[in-house]
Amino acid sequence: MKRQVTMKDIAKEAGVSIATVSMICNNKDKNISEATRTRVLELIAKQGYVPNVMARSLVTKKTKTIGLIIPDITNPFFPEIARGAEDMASKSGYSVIYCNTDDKIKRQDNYIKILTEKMVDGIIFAHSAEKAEADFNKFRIPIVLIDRDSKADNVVGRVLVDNEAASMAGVSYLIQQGYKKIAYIAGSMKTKTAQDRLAGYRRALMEHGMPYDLKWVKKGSYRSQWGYDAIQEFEKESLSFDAIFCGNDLIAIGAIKALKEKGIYVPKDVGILGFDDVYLAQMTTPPLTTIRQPKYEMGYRAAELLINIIEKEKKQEEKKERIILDTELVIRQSTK
Amino acid sequence: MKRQVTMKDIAKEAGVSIATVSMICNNKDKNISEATRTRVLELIAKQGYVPNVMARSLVTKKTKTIGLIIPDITNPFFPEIARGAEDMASKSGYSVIYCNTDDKIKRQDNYIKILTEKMVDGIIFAHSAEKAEADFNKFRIPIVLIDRDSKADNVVGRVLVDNEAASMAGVSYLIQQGYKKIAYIAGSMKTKTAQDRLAGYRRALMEHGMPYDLKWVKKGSYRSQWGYDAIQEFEKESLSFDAIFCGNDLIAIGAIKALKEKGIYVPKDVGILGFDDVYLAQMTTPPLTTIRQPKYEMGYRAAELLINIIEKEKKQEEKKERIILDTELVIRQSTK
DNA sequence: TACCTTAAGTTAAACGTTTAACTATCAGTA
DNA sequence: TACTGATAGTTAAACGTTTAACTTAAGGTA
Repeated sequence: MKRQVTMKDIAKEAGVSIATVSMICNNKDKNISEATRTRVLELIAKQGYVPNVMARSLVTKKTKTIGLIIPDITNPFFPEIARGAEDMASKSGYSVIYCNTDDKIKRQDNYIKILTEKMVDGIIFAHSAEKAEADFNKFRIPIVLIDRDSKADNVVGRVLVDNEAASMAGVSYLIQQGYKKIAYIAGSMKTKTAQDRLAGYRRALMEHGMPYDLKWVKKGSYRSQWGYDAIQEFEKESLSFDAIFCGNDLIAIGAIKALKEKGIYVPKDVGILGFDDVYLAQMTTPPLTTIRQPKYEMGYRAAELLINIIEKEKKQEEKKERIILDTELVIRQSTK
Repeated sequence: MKRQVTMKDIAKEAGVSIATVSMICNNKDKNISEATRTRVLELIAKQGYVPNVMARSLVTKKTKTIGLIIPDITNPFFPEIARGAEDMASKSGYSVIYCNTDDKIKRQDNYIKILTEKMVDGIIFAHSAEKAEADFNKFRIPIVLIDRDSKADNVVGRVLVDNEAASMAGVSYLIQQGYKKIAYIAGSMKTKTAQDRLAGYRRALMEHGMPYDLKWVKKGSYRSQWGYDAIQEFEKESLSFDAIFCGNDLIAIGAIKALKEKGIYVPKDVGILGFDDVYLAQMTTPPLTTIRQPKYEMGYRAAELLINIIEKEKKQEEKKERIILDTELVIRQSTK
């Protein structure tokens, strides 16, 4: 491994001072003659000089890196968000460090510590609910919340979806289609997002004069297996229903599988409504009716918002932007 | 934003030199009395001191960060790899920067440049084939290849699967089950991986005395849509087959969907064999028979290998480890 | 002539660590 | 007594930038 080429080398070779090279690199070349400018630039290219960002960051206190804290990249909802965030970030010259928390507070705390140490310029955060508010105070850097809201006020922005309204619209659609007994298989209830979806389900029922009963609501996790298992639970309790609203598409897919195995047809016997519109929702049998979230855009907008704040360094103004993106009911064949 | 607490602050407060604080932080405290040790440690906790990794890295030339270059985190094959890599990395105190190349050389080159600048300690790389070999020379840091092999010799390790043998085993299984006309819907052929899978398909046919004919091979991309489209192409050419080997599970899922729409039943009329065993392969109808890759383990082992090399700094020894992990034929219901 | 302005730089401190080399004190020992 | 060794530190250079403040020479102006 040969030694890194430094500004010092370039400066010596070009017969100028280090400061001159630095200024040329950073386009602060108002006071540099065209001649030296090109001479230095040529040397830089020839010697393959790359700036040492450690040294730079030490002075500027900017790392051009952001953190992305999510529960689990393995859940198909998140890769698209991540992709959107990364595309935007890299467009602006930022890199992104990924952190999977599995919704475990301990892991989350640990990542917060690490990102602080690595001095990322900001964080995009899909946080786990319990006790999260307190932790945000540890940060001296801007945080943008994504997907999951929280009351925390030391957060500079949010990119969300109106989960309550979206669920309400979805469940209302089920009602309009003539479904009478609509169950809800929820995911983990740890997040505000989950609570909002439940509230939307409830409001839709109420506003259409239908009974809201907790025995029709099952709470679990956002995994296919849970959708599959929840159906068994309903059966044990010999509860009948003609439609199921699912906390996300994975749950819906698991539920469909379980129903199929019992000879119950979707949508003939039971209608199924998902949430998210993940990539494979259109490939299942039947293709899933679901509430689409603009995942890629969420990631993109979150990164955009965060980077704007980082670069504007608007301290006092602290606009606390709250971006609410539109959902869309995508009607396919899992509902009649 | 208040100023960072530095070693200097701690040192002054404790009445010792900066070096002493540094040594205590790094557990090089052979020459430090228990008294000062605890006094300093308490101050560190009280003041909330966090080391500045920029400054540290500037001296040590280690960033405790690795890069992960993959084509697309949105392809469900990669999140598990990523997750494995991240879990291992974080266990060893490393963070990981994600880079999606979309298999575009330009993006790939750009990320290589950025990772070099950010001075990551190493890179895990699922590279895009064309011209890739040349680029590796740009690196001064260790690279381990994952999923996709290459002839490049300035690579310190590889974590792979024997794609040829795996495909051969899979297709042989189809033959044993009595399938006579086996088509192959391949993904992008840009990688060695893809070429090996094709070779395995071919060898299986040959060794069982069956004809190998390119008209039964369609080359496209690793997306569901392509699986769907490929079926239309076969139909246009009025080619008949009784089984299809698919380059990955996404392709298989698209193909099944297309077949279903044409009233062709899987596995009754046509058997389908996938590759990867992504999370949803067990949730499709019918559940997919597929060749399982140990994705999480691949990521984990790659990170482990890389970090070992980074920390051992074994320069001359350069063992160039080549880890070949086992695949497994998972028989579900898409084949008879 | 004396002064001012501008262009084209240079100087040197600062950023916060790590680490090799050095020092000071004291107890033990021959 | 003089030396040795151990203990518990300290000193200062180095890492590679950025940047505010300064310099120097040339040309313009009154």
